Amino acid sequence: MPNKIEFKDLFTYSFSLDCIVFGYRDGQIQVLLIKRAMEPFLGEWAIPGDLVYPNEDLPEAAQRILFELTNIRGVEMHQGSTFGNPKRHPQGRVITNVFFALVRIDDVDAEAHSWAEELKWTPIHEVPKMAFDHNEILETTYEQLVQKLRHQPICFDLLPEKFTLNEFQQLYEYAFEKELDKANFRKKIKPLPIQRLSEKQKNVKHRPAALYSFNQLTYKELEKEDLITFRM
Amino acid sequence: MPNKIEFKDLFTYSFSLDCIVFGYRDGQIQVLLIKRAMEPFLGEWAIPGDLVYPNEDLPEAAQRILFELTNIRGVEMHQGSTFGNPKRHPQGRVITNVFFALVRIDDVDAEAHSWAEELKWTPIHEVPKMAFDHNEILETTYEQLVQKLRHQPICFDLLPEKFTLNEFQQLYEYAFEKELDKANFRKKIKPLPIQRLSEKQKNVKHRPAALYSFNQLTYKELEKEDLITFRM
DNA sequence: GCAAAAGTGTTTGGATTACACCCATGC
DNA sequence: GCATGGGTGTAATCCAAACACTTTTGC
Repeated sequence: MPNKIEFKDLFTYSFSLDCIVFGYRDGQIQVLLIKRAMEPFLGEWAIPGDLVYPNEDLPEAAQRILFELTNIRGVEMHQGSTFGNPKRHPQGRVITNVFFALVRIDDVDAEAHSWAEELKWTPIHEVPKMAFDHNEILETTYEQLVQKLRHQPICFDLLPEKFTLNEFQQLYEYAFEKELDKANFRKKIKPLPIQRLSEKQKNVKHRPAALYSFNQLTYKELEKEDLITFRM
Repeated sequence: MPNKIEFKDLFTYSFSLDCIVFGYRDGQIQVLLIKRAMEPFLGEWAIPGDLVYPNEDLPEAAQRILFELTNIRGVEMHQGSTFGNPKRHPQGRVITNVFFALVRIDDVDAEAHSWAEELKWTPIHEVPKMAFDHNEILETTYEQLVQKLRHQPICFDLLPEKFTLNEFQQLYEYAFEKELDKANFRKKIKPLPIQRLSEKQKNVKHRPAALYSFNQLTYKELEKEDLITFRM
């Protein structure tokens, strides 16, 4: 590579964020995709993403972009990897950084806005061929999510506010692709601040399970004092 | 933020990589810094880094940049976080991505090249005020390094080829800021593929310790078969 | 009563901890 | 011999896996 490239000629790149939203429904981890109403890759499925504005920092740009395309706002976003293959975007040098969020699918009202023509939740193992290098990006990020689930109890962002211990266990079984023993699972999660509610499951044709909820505040405090070393 | 920004006007950014090299010497984790012989921040200490060329992918740019500035080549680099505060670079919008490496300080011959006027290894806890947002960048990346040490046996990239079990233990004690029991530490590392050599420590005024080396190949195979669940 | 899933207790073996003790070398 | 770390063994404890068993509901 030549030394001849002038400093100013290196200011010809663009930078985008791809916002991957993970949810959990029907026993599967799902991801929110948009159908592009814009060239390039018009009509194809893609991860919601867009260019960062000149005076935006990355976390705020992630919030804006996600909101503009999907109407989702105010969810915590985690930074993921950065992808910069020079051929990844047909219209120029666009480097992209992933931000991903975990949401309760039933609690967010996702709607296609801006140049997103359509939205759909897709099980992570049934994702179609997507625009750009979005399949690779999603794969890498899903692996990061699974690793994060192993060490931080962020699974509660995916579960409904009130959940049964079985739903909880099934989420882990799905993410780690491994069956777990019911009794042992319950012993393992003992240190987590989840509270049993008086409410019970309804409309099931067997003994209804107790509902539980997660106490985020208590968790943050226990975490501060290093009382939790959670590992699934 | 207005919708008026034209697509082409968003191609005015630049993109750099910062290459953080960690080493281990004198019982401390150290980091390689350069003194800048170039504006901005002329004469100040910084993490080695530079702009990515138009048709370079990120991993190859990381190798080039590290080599150009420090003469270090061919070391494995791990991707870190991306920093994009719009005010982080005084000369324009430069977004930067970290790549970090773990090396054996005594095995690499680091030399200041290009616009690096001087190099120095600095203990991670004695890093001076640096150019740009490099202090923040380093801090974030060091935390990532420590996390990685906890789950992957990459500590062997830091240790000399032949090491004593005590050196090994001290590296962990330093990284996790926690004293460990000698006997228990040795039981814990049993599953790792390290081999005792016939050679012994020299020039010590006590009983010389046996030297060990790490077998990377065996490790990769054990890892493939999921036989290692290493956690310090 | 039966099916189906909720929910709990027990046993066992392996890991983790704390701690004590012996060993090899230089001086 | 003694100071200095190297190196190992043991008992108590905790934890995880495997598995069996009881409970509660709908039908």
